[in-house]
Order: sequence, then C-alpha cells, then structure tokens
Amino acid sequence: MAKKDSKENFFQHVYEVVQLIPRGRVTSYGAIASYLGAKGSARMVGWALIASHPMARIPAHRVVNRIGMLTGSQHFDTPQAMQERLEEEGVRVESGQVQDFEKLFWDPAKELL
DNA sequence: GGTTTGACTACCC
DNA sequence: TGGGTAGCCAAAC
Repeated sequence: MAKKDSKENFFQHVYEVVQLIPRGRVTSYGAIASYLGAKGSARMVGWALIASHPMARIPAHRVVNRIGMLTGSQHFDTPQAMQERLEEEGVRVESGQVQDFEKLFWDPAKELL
C-alpha cells in the first residue's frame, strides 16, 4: 500500500500552501511547485487549483504566474473576480497584472522555511 | 489507450 | 531582444 500518496500529497500540499499565503500577498505556480519538490511542474499547481475551485475556499486569486499576471482569472466565476479580490486585499492590479509583484511576492520556500 | 490541452517555466536560436 | 520550442504531469476526449 501507500503507493498512491505521492500525487494526492502534491495536490493537498498545493491547497495547504495556497491557504498559507498571507492576505495581501501573492505567489507563483513555480514557487509552489518548487517548494513541493515538483520543480518544473508548475502546470500541476495550476491544475490543482482548478480542482480546488469547487473544493475548500482556496485563495487561488493569490496565485499568479511568475510575472504577476492573472492568467487564471478566466477560471473564476467572473474574469474580474480575481483582480477585484486582490485589490480588496490591498494588492494593486492593473490590466490583469499585479503591481509591485516583487514586493508582494510570497515565497513559501523562504517564508515557511 | 494514444492524442491534445492546460491557471507554467526555462532554455534555445 | 524576443519569439519559438521543449519539458513537466495529469485529466479530458
């Protein structure tokens, strides 16, 4: 037994890390993937977030690509829900892109060290 | 069960 | 400098 926990853990870890993102902060798919040891599998993080959508309330809006662009906004109930939610938390977003992304960037590998 | 796609990233030319 | 391609792994068709 215990032969299928790897994948499940990966998804669960994604949800856990995303929920740990502080309010008003953002991170990238690659950062989460790298933190989980799945470096290079950033797509899996995105896939996990899609699966997480109908699941627990995951602040998926705090996860953007490496340049701070809200590429996943189309997957929300409304394309602008992601941006509004971020702005509501104090994150400046313009044209679907996070402003001061470097400052707001939250790296689990460092913050959760 | 092979092919295509996808909320990405990095490398190559 | 920048566009294109490859690598990643899982789900949908």
